[in-house]
Amino acid sequence: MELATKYNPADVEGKWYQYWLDNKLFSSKPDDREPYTIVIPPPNVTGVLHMGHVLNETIQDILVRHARMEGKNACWVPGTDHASIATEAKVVNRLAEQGIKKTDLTREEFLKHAWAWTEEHGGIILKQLRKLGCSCDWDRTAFTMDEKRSESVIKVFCDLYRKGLIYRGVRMVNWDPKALTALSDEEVIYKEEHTKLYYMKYYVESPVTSDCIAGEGNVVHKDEKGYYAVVATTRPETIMGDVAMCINPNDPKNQWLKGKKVIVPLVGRVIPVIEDEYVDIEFGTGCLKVTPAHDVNDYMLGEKYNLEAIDVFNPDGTLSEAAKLYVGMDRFDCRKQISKDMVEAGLMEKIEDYDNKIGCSERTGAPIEPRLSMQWFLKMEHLAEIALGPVMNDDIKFYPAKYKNTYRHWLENIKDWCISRQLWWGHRIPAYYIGLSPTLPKGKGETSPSLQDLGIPYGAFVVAESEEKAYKLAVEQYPALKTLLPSGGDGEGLGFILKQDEDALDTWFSSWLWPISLFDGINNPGNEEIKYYYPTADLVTGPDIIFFWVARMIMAGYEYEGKMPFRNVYFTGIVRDKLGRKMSKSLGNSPDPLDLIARFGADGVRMGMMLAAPAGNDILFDEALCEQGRNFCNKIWNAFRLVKGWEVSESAKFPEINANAIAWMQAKIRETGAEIEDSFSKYRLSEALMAAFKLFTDEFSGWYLEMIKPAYQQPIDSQTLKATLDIFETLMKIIHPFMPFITEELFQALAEREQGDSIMVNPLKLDVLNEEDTQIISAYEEAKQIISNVRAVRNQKNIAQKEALVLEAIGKPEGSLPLSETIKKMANLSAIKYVEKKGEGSQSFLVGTDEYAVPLGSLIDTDAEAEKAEAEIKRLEGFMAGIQKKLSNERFVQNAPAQVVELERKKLSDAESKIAALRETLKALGK
RNA sequence: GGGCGCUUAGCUCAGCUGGUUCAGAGCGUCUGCCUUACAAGCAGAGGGUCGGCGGUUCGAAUCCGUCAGCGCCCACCA
Repeated sequence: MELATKYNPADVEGKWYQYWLDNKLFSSKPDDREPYTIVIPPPNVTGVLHMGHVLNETIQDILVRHARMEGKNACWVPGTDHASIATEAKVVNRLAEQGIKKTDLTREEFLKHAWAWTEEHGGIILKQLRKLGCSCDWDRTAFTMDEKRSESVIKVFCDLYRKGLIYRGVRMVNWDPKALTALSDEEVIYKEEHTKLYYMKYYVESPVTSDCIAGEGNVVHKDEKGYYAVVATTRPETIMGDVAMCINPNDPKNQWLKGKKVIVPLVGRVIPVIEDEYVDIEFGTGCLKVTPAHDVNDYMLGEKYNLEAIDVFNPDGTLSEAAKLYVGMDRFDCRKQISKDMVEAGLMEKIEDYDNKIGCSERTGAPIEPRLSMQWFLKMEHLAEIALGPVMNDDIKFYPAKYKNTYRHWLENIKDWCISRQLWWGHRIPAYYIGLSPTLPKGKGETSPSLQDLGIPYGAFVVAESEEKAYKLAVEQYPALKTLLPSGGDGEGLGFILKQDEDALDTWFSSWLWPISLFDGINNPGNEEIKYYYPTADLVTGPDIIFFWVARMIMAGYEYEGKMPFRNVYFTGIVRDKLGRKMSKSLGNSPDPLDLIARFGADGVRMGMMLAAPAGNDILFDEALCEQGRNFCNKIWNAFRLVKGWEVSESAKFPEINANAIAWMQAKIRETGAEIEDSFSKYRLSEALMAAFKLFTDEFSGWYLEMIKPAYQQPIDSQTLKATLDIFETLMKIIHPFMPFITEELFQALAEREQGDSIMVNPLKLDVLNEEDTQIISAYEEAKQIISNVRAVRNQKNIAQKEALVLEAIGKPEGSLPLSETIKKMANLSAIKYVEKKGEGSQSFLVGTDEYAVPLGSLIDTDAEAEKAEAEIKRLEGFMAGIQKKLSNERFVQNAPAQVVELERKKLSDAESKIAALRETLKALGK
């Protein structure tokens, strides 16, 4: 059958992926082999594949396939993340399109919609991963909100609560007014913005005597309406929440304000001036307005000085009733309005431009509102402590290691983790509040007892894995509740009710268990799978989630398994376009991975991505790299066409050229194989790929195949063919982790295979490079240089390849040139002559210190040759002078290692002999 | 404001503990080839005083200091 001159990935990829699936080649079960485990960083369940995934998943697949080729029991567990805030936002948006408001729905109704959405869009991304060739064990596909994972989350929550690590309380949290939920500190990103700094007048209500303004350094403001202080703020809309003004007691400018009371502009409230060294004397006027409900620092001041917190905002960021003014207006509209009103009322001293950093929600982008609210927190001190050591002492290795610093800094300054979210899509917090049932039987008296009567504090709750357990626990904890039980009743007709907390848990509270929960290690501790697959081998993820995810998995790993969750963490860079811009929808600079796969093939795209991806650096992605990947596929394909097209002849001789070439190629494979292994061990995958690429393109296609290629339409001997097929197969195995499809295709085509056989289950075993190999390789390096030089002469002189030339080996014993037959074939030489002196009209070149020449007859340009030789002599003389200077330096000879000095001496003598040869050449040229 | 990292060929990057695998690779560029596997190819060539300055050393792309430019992370300055 004629094979097309171009490789067509579309014919191949779907076929082999299905074959792998049909034969369960990705599936893993615990056995005697060494395990190699990767858990996928679960993409958002409703997400679609983007270039960041392509990078990340390609790396993981390369690692997994590489481990499989080493004969390990490779297991790559796929799954998706429920991504509570992102998914809920999407569902809310979709409902809005249908004219449905979330607030009109019950929790159950909303969740029905959310699950419908999840089922509709969920798993699309996993299907797309198959197009990339990802060798995940799909039977293990998990979801952070499936049954097992949910059970694990709840169990861990209860456990941490019992350990006293989870608590509930009113704290200042990062509030997302768009998503209407609290966020953790990590979910806030700060953005540079040009804003204004408003200088507002706070008139002094207390009498101002000449005594108090007399002090030196006082900066006093006064206008027709009286004395006033100036407060600079970026947020005038919060003045309705002002409860104090604060100055630094050491600020000479504001000494006169000590002990005074001032009037909040527009609002008219009289507030005290308090003193605290927290205030920066240099900033603004040194007067700070204190709004404990709307600023973290003000909150701290409020606590310290026992100030009231007036919350002037509704959860959605509009002004609340408590503000009294501008009620219902959006906070940013209010800012504009209030600024205008103050200017008109003469209460604004001035407005300046100001560059500020605004905290925004990572998910919705909405500016964060610091807000006091009741939330659940996880104490981090203990967890941080157990997670720091293993990374710092390299039990868990980070690639690149620079992230160790980042990691340490975070853990050493860790704050408690706000784990509750005011969302419905997620794991509902298993806390149950105790209330009284409306059907409560009457107590002893006329009226029903209240909780307080029973000695149960308002808001009392229990934390338990299920409602049933919660009921039992409630009775245990508050025996008074027993009196509410009908006599003899066991759980029936209970006189009190439990109401589950409305909040859901932060998504990361489930993700942090991922490496454990995937093997059911929380619910079923010590089971066979967790014992076999845990700790996992490598984690591949972006540095942007080092705190969100990586650090917390390490915490959970040690807390619940007593062991690291993974041995190595490979941090990828960010995929950017070739101009270095982040890929984004709005810029439209992000190619669709599936489109790229259609155009270049999955193998081509994988190679393109990996060529651009040195570890730890950002990836400047360029489609041209995928072209290079596609071209490499063609190269492999055509090499295969050549080999496959040969007629084999049993009677043909096994030429010595071929025997040598085979030995060399095998040595070269061992050499490169070792390099590739070394690169893998350092996670330098782009270097490993490059080495494999060069091995195939340059050494195998460019040199080896050309050496053993029979003359046109001549058959090949069976020994050479067999060796070549073996070599080809080995090369396919080396390349397979990077380019799984074409390598499987050709592995199958190179020989008859049994049904179910695959390159994946034929591990690659290479011998160690030995002394003999090294010698063969260097002999070939020299031969290649001679050949290249002859080719260069052809190029310069425009001599066709077909025209055979003669090579003169100058000053060498007869027949001493190794690989002479190979050289003759590759350089198209009719003969190699061993001569004392190079012939007239021969153009010479040097390989090492050996001189060779090619007779050119009339084609030789003696002047040009002489000029070249003279220039080279000059260069060498300069070179020698440098070395001689070095060698005449006593301190060098004394201090430098003998080896180095010896090397310099050799350089010198080599240069000398080269010069001698060149002078011979000049003489021969008659110069 | 604190911390970390980067600067080597036109582009993207390797160069580990200072000395022949020290100035490299791929791509791009240039020249010549439709050579009987592959023009998505083959053969060959050119291209960098290793960001600037100073120091340590017999010797520095490599170690130290400093300046400049770029990037990232963290931080409550309203």
